[in-house]
Amino acid sequence: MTTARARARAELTLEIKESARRQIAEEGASALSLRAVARELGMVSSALYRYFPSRDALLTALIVDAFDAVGEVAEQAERDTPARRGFVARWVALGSAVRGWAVARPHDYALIYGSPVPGYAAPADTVDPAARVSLVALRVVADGLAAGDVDPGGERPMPRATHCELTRLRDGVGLPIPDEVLARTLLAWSAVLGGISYELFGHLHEIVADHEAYFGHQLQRTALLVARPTPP
Amino acid sequence: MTTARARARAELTLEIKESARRQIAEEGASALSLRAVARELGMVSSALYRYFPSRDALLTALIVDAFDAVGEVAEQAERDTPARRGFVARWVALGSAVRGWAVARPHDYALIYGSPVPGYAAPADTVDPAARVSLVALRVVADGLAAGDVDPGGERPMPRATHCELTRLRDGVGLPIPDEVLARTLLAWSAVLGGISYELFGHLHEIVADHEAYFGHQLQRTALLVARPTPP
DNA sequence: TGTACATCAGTGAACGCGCGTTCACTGATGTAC
DNA sequence: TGTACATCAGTGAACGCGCGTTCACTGATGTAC
Repeated sequence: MTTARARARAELTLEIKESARRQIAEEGASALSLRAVARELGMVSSALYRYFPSRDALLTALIVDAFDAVGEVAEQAERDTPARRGFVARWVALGSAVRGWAVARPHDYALIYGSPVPGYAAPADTVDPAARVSLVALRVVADGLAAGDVDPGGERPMPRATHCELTRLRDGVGLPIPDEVLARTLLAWSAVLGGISYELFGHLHEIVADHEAYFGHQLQRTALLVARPTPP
Repeated sequence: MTTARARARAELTLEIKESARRQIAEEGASALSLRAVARELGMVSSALYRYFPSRDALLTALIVDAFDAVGEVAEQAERDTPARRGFVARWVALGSAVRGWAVARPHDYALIYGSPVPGYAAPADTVDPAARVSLVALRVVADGLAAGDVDPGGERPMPRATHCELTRLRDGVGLPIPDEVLARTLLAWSAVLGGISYELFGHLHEIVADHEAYFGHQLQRTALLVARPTPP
């Protein structure tokens, strides 16, 4: 029931986004130019307005795609490493998968985890796709808790405000993860993304050469931040 | 011995950088425009070339200034919280100081810790100022080790490449911090900066409202990652 | 199956804008004797 | 202290460039009868 016209439209929409991604990879998000995209596709710049109503709309589409792509990668890792493999293995699989994606598409990573594109305000459509990847992390922890792989203890005093926010988060995602574990998980996940950003944005340039080995080692440590301590 | 001309030059150089910083704060680093700076100062755009040979040179100056500013803030915190206050207090003071600076000057933070400015390659002049703040963190840890506040143990197997890199780092900074502690320190510091980036770049937008409380709590946790465990 | 009409993709010119950088110049500030 | 010259800050015009977006248009593709 899809007409030739509809198929052509879908295809060209993809090509436009691909070209835009290529451009972002070369010059950065703020340099994304509709005219350059049109040029690459051999069209006239005004033709793009049949596909995206503005430059910002195209940027939003790219951001949503990037969030979806990393979310997909994370969910794939979750499926490929089932709960019986244990919490640490799953967390490491998740972190490696996300880093793998980020290293393969650094500009998509920068688009969603780098500094915000100036003059661009992310619309509400980006919220749900943005949450996918963190949801996977939380599910992995919840499974680990259920299996007894995750350390539920070590409770520390916590500001009331933080406690309220964690409660809201827990209710929002519907996973029974206590404050203490939630806080440790968020810290560990910040360290994972912080490590990826550090690598991709060049801050480890002078220190680390074998990023894969370094990240793998540190990722293990983040897992142990959350996991139940193993008896020596 | 400074002539009126030299004083005027120094002053205008500062004004140019200030105006540029203001502009970056409004539109982002990639939108920094010499013409707009000149306009704000009531000069003709070509006049700026008496002060900076190119747009990139101005950007480099801003980056060096930002690194120096955060380095200064970190060193101030180090001085204000002497070693006798203990490792955890010093680490927390350092982290809070850096976050305080970042929150006060988010665009300077983004300039140095955000995604790189497209088309701009940081010259070698930025390397030394960039290292200042991490050096403070390492000194605080080294002092903590000497005082017995820092946990030297818990050694974990580590890739050979990572071991070599840590050795090089240790020799470079000249502080006797063993591999295990160095790795924990870098992880903790990644988490600190990751947390700041998370906050400033809007990824905690939907979750955390009281950033100060949340960050403070998590900062404490990063300190304990490095510190010697206290007997319960 | 064929025709009349509606839909839509893509064109090309134009609008008004801003950018970094160069260059020959004027006139003020500094320096050496 | 005064003069001649060198240095340097700032001017204004120009170069060549790219940008997002609008608009009236042509001609192909789809749809309803």
